[in-house]
This record gives sequence, C-alpha cells and structure tokens, in this order.
Amino acid sequence: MEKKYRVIFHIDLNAFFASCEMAEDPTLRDKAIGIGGSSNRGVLTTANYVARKYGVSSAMSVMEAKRLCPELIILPVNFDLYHTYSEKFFSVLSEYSDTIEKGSIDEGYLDMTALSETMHPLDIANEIQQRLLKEHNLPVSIGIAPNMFLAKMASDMKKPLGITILRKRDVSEKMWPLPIEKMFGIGKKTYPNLKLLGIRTIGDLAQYDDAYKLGLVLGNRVDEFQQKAFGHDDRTIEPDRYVDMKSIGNSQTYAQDLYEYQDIIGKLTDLTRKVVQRLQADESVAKTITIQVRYNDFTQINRSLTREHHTDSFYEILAIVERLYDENQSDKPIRLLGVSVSNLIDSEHFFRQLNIFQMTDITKKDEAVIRVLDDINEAYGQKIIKKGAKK
DNA sequence: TCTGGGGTCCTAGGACCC
DNA sequence: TCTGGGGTCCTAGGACCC
Repeated sequence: MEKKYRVIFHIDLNAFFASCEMAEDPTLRDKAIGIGGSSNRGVLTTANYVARKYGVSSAMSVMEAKRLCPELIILPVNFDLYHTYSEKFFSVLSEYSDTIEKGSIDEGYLDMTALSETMHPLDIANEIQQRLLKEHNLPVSIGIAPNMFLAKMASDMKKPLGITILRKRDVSEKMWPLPIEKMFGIGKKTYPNLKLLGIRTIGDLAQYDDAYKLGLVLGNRVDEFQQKAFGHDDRTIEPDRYVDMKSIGNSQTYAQDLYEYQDIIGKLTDLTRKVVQRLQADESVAKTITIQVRYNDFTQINRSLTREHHTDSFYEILAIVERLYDENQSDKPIRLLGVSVSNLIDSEHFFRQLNIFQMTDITKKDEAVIRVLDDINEAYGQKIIKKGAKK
C-alpha cells in the first residue's frame, strides 16, 4: 500500500564543535582551528573549513594535522559549550515541527509534512538556515526528501550551508553514482568486502542480484540496504527515541602507558567519579557497570557486571570497577581506560519501586541487600522528600 | 600518518526458567 | 535414556556513527 507522501528534513550542523568555538570567539573565524587531541597521542574530532583547505580532517592525528598546517590552532574539547549550542539549535527547530528526532548532538530529523502544506519546503529550509546563522552563528546543511534515509543522504551532498532536495525520481541520477562507502551504515569494514563483490557505487548495490553472496557481507540486512539503495525507507520519526540515555561513560587515552597497579586504580577512580557525577546529574540509576581496557598493542577488553539493584552510589560503583579490573589483570601496558554505566532508569521511578519492594519482600533478602537498601535510602531520603514537596 | 571519545545497535553463546 | 523448545537476561565483542 502506498504511504502518504511525506516531507522530511535532515538538518546537520557543519563542523559543529569548531563552529561553536568560532561563535564564542569570532577572532578564530579566519584562522585554521582543530578540536581535540590534547596529548601527543590524540586525534582531531573536528576541523573548521579554513583548516580543511590544508587537508586537515577529523580523526586525523595531531601530528599529521600539524604537518599539513603548521599554524593550526588546537583547542580542547568543551562538551558543556557544545551542549549549550545544541540546545539553541533544537530550540529553533522546535518552532517548525512537533515531530523531531535527535540524531545526535549536531543533527536532527524533522517531519515537515504539515508546514509544507502552506509553505514551500525550500522556503522553510532557507528560513531555518538563515536564522541559525544570524541568531547563533551556526552553519547548517539541510536535506529535503520523502523519507529519513534520503534526507540524510541529501544533507551530506552540499556542505557547508547547503540545501538539497532529493526526490525518489532523482535517486538513480543523484545517489546511485556515489561511492558505496558514502552510504549511511556502510563503514570501513564492510565496504572492502562489497568491493570484492564488484560493488563500488550505491547503484551497484541496488542492482546486485546475488542475494546469497550479498548475505555473506551484509548478514540479514541485505534487504534493508537494498531497499535504501532504491530510496525506500518506511521508518517514522520517533521524537522519544534518544531522549533517555542508554549509557553514560568516560574513557581516556593517557599520554604515557600505565604500568603500576596503584596508578591504574587511581585513573579508574577518577573516571568513575566523572561518570557518577553525570549519572547523578541525569537523575538516573544504573544496573550494569563496564570497564574498558585498551593495551598498548591496541587489543581491547570490556568487562561488565550487572547488579541485582540499580545504584548511583560512587562507592558501590567504584567497588565493582575495582573488582572487574582485579579479575582481569594483565602484564601488558595500558593505553586507555574507560568506565561506563548502562541499564539506566529514572531514579525517582526506581525509588518508588524500591519502597514497595522493601515493605513486601524484605524478609527473603540477605543482609547484603538490606545494607544496600539502607545506603540508598539514606542517600536518597532527602531527594525523595524534596521532589515530593515540589508538587 | 600510528590510530579520540562520546554513543547506539546487533549478534552469539550460555545460564536459567517454564 | 537422551535430550523439547521458547523466552529472557547477561556477557563479550564488533560495526558503525558523529
């Protein structure tokens, strides 16, 4: 059955981190700047368009970037600043549609079907682009299409400050000639395998007819990718999709490899403290704790443990982090450590459940559990009272 | 050119329950 | 004796994206 015709926008902030820095400090605008790579072992997360003219790009090592552009200014990552600008961005978008899905900190999908009945989509896109530039110094590229996939592909076709319309009837002319690695969802592991099958462009993928061979490369996603290569995508925009975070983590590559146990535990403690602060600020509690260890030979292990109950206690989480590390010690020097928490739920919701559980089921639980409950209630008694009093 | 840090989603095997 | 299936949760690893 034919679906109702839709107008979908994908709006992408250009060189977002660099744009935020330039918006804050206009003297940076005509200079080459890169973000990230604090240590000698770092890479850049973003480069502005001045730096890109020298061949500097994101994911490039600092050393290489400096070689290409000796006058490059390197700024540390400032997530607080970028979140502030991200909120400004989505706040402007929310004036144009109620149906917005956050793709990430710097991109969003909007269902513009309703507004397009009274206004031409191109005029809307122009207005949004101009407003973001004038009011917040944020350059964006906009893709306009009948579905999310085509809108995403379209916004990438003209940068910076592009507006691109991609209709289904344009797919064979505008999208099929693109190299296969430009297709959203095909990464650097998959595209060499596709090339082995002789698939070099998105058009090649659309027209490839050996489903068995394709299955060896794409698994059970053959149909999905081929549909998209034809420009078909039935997904609807889900505003709630990423409103609740699913995990919170911090990781760091150290300037020098770590060897000493006490040193390593110290770094893990620092990471845990940062993660717990963000967890508490988010008013969430976590059930699964994961550590990440990358050795200097670049092999990596992840070890996780799921607790019986959720928590946001620094000491409880740290105890698990230490235990996970102790159980997986190795002689290899360590390059990176990470701590993350997942299986998150809203803390208020959790404590409502906890109270019921305590009243009915406590006799079956062992001492350790009771101790945990006491700890949590002590820590949260205040918070619950405060929240209750607000209403 | 030696290779970040923030995430999401998927898969596959094993444990466990019914 | 030999060995069901379905469902869910946990763990580890990997691909991908920005």
